[in-house]
Amino acid sequence: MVPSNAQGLRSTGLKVTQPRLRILEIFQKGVQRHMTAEDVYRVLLDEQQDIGLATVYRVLTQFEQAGILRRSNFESGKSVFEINEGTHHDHLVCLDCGRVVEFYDAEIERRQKKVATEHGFELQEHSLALYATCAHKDSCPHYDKAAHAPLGTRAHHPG
Amino acid sequence: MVPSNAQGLRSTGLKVTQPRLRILEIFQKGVQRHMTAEDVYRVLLDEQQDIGLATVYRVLTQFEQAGILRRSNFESGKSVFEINEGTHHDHLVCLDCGRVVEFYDAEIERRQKKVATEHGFELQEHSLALYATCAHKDSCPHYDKAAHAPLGTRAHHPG
DNA sequence: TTTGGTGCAAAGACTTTGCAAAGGT
DNA sequence: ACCTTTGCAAAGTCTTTGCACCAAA
Repeated sequence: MVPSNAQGLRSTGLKVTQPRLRILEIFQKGVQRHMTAEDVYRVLLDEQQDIGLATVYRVLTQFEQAGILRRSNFESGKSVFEINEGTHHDHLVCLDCGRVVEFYDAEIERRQKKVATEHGFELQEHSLALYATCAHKDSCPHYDKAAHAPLGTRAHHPG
Repeated sequence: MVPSNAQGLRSTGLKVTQPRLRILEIFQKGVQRHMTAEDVYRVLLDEQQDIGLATVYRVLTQFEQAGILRRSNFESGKSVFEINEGTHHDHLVCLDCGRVVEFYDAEIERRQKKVATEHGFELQEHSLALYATCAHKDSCPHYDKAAHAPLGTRAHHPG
């Protein structure tokens, strides 16, 4: 049997509170896999939940520390959170529509470790994000959504 | 013959001003290859240069757009700039002392492109940073520098 | 009850911007 | 002289924190 969210929270030492349950549910519902604090806050507002933005930030950070969520920073200046399923992956971000694709490449992982070792280091973690455009914009089902800027309004492009 | 900085600036359409020349020199001198806006500002202060922090930010951004500098964001929340020598590389950041090592791995580059292509994208750019610790702290000549205090005393730690 | 969590507003860190004065060509 | 750039301070964006009140255990 799958443990309830309440149980899951308790096991991390966090008290089971409304804000924490609601926020966890939002991520589990999977409406949007990658969300900023503000994305979460907006959903809560829509749900008429009386939860402050500061609490959202606090809970997201706690969830990250508890291993429930994973934080990524891309180049947007905002932190993006997603459910941590234990399986590591990196991200490919579409510059046209903001869509985020997850990928895992064993060879890349291997080479990263090798690079660190060769330089006398012990690899602890890494952050890899690919920024790309749709190769076939005409047929891209997401391309039109560009105007709605799903992942962040700011056109703060990398590099 | 190597073009002067003044010529270089002119060729980008930027006027040749004291702040721009000074900042360009700082990067060329190579005292510190990777610098934040504040790092640059601190050097200018040391040099008794009367250049405002806002100007530093503006110039760094202009230089980035002109292709003179490259910006990286790592996970620090601050932008880090370095001279853009045209040769692409990624970064390995030491979690102990903050040292930044540059590396280039053709295979990683290749796989990144492949990943994007396989997902129907055209890779535009990427950001890859490895975070590692010294494998041999005792013999690491940089380890003691751990207390690398920037400028502003951002002494804010959780209670 | 006791401990920790929450909301709000204010503060903090980094960066950008408005505007009048100064500077480059 | 013209138009850009600068310095300063104020504003902006994302995030954290102080504190009084509230809720979970």
